[in-house]
Amino acid sequence: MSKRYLITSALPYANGALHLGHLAGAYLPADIYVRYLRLLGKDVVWVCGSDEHGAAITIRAKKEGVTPQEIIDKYHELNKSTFDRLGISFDYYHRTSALLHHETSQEFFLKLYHKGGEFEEREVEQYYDEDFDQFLADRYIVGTCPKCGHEEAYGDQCENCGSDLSPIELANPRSTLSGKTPVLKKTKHWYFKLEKHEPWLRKWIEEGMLEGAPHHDPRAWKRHVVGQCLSWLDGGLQPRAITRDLPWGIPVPLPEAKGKVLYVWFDAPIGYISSTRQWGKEHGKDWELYWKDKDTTLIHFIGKDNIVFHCIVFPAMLKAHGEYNLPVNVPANQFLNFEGRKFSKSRGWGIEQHEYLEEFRDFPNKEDALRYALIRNMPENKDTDFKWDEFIDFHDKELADNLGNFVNRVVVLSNNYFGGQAPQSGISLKDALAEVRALAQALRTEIDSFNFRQAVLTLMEISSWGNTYLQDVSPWKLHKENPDDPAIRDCMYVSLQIVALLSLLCEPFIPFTAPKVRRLLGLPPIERGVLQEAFDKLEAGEPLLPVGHPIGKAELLFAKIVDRKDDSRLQIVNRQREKLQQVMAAEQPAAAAAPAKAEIQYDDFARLDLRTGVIIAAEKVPKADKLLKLTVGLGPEQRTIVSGIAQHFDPETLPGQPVVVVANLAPRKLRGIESQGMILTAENEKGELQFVSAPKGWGNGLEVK
RNA sequence: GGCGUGGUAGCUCAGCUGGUCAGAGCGCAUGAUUCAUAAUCAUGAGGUCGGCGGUUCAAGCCCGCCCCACGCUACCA
Repeated sequence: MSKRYLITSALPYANGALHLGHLAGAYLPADIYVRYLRLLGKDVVWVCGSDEHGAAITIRAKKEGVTPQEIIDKYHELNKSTFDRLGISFDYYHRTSALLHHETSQEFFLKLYHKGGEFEEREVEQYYDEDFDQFLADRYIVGTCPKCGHEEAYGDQCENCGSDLSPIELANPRSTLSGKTPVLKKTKHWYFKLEKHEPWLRKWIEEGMLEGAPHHDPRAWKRHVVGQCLSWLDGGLQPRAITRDLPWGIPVPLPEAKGKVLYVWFDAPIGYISSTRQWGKEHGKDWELYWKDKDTTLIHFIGKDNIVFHCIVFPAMLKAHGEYNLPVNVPANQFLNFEGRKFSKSRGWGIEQHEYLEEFRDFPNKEDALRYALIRNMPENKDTDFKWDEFIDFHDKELADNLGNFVNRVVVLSNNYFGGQAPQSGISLKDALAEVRALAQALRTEIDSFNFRQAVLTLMEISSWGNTYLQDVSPWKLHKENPDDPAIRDCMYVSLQIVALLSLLCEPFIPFTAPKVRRLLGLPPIERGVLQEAFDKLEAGEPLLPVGHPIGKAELLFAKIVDRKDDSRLQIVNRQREKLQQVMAAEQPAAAAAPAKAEIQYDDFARLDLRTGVIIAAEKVPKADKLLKLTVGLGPEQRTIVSGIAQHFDPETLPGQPVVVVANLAPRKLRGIESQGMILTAENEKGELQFVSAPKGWGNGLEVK
């Protein structure tokens, strides 16, 4: 058993709010795990924080006419307080703009730099803005995409066609700072030689071996995590740039690196370290024990988009540094979808965490209702779907009908029969609670192996066991026969023990409800280590709630959503469903006016030679999913045109299809076939294509103007 | 096309290194019950474990091929 634990959750990027998928992916599971460890009295620290560097933040600031600092302050505060309100119980929520983080990152960089062999320097040509006197990050350059002609393509990527670009490829490059044409200048950057770490990384991930000794059980890692890592390793690792020419970020601590900062991906994971340092500073603890001591277990909670980073890149950095522990597990979750689609802020699909809290402000137990629904559907091994229907079912049928109702029955019966005291009983708890103990034990194992969905079901099994038990004994029947029947006292005594156990076991999952159950039972608030004590008592056959212990008055834990006497809660949920209806309704009229391209002159248009044509033959291009090789008749002439429409049309149906062709487009080879033109199509909002053409039989090779 | 992960009862999903692994929850049907939030409990309904081959005494679980979904990636002149 490990002496102490260090848990991390992915640092949220401080330029936006987080939605329910984020919560279910990296924060809620970690919260369950950490709360559970605390209940067991383990020495555990859970760190997180805002990731506040990177070009995206400066660009956003520029667009909104504010400083980057204002952006990160806004979202740091928003995310931090939202987490807090949802009961996400970080030990420390730091931020990477903090001085301590800058120092930590620079120290880390220098350690690798002075060690030698980890970095390489490369001279590259990069665009430079002479007005602003600085090199331009890829994102600071826009220009015409060489692939699709989109005029607002970024230096690293064209958002129109999705191509990955290098700034050098752009036609008409412009600086987003000055708007002027940048000049190419030489600049130097440092690269982390990731590839040299490949051999040990493979052994570490595949076999769990590190430096010849067992480090972790590779079978305990999720399959998709190992799979993706090995896939990456098979693809061969490349050196990764770790510096940028940017004014926003952590300065590279070398005299020759003026104006350069650490690339955000390098400094962000070090944020875990600096967050721990800051925590140690404020709590008088030695942070290094948590990162460097062999008896510390390090676990990263992340979403699947971060797998490679946390399983390959960051471990390589830590190993290169030499003093740090490597993660024992990286239980990455897959993605949560929302009512059948991906979360999409721009399309209004989904709900953000702070929005939920706002919309559900009048919903009792809103935090636990949400947490429970997310846990039950947590994307542990594959993408899952959040649905309001299920939200209602989980809440009403499991939290209210099963758990809440059981607690209520026990409290009410205790009050009715014994005046609100735990009754006298000589029953052997060891025997009576044998099955409950086994379930509790199973729950432990499930949390230990990061199976939170199963764990919460096991929790429900315990209260379900209690319901069945009550039904079997039926103390209300016995009471009619003989109110002094000792079986009644035994039954209620045992039931009270189960509720007491539930008050602890449920805390990691529904921490807002647990204290209420404690109060109902007249038990003290939950403290670190109480679950371990409870387990010990159970093993010894001792009560968690002794004879004569005063019980509080009954109170409902969960007010059902579907309730014939009060539909206020249902209305709150229904408003969310209506919102989705509206979003879908708004999509129908395809309203979106085409995003206007820049104005052109008639001459620009006249340079196009557009012709009518007809498809004579069509076949799939081998080894390409999207490409069709078309033979198109343009009057007397025949052309070969390769077009990316294979996913929209069956080649067999195409011969005879009239089309319009850009006839004077420069030829280009695609998958080894020369394409001599381009077919025009129109795409609707669903992404479906239709050909643009004159009516069938109108004629081929005719000019279109 | 390459790589990764999935394809198990109407729905949502568990099934670890092959032999009580054919399961859970919801839904459905019938019955019991009233302490409780129209809650609870019992019983049942038979899914060829994506398809086809193969290895094995024995295969959802191993191998090969194929189909489908999702993700990453290449190709949408």
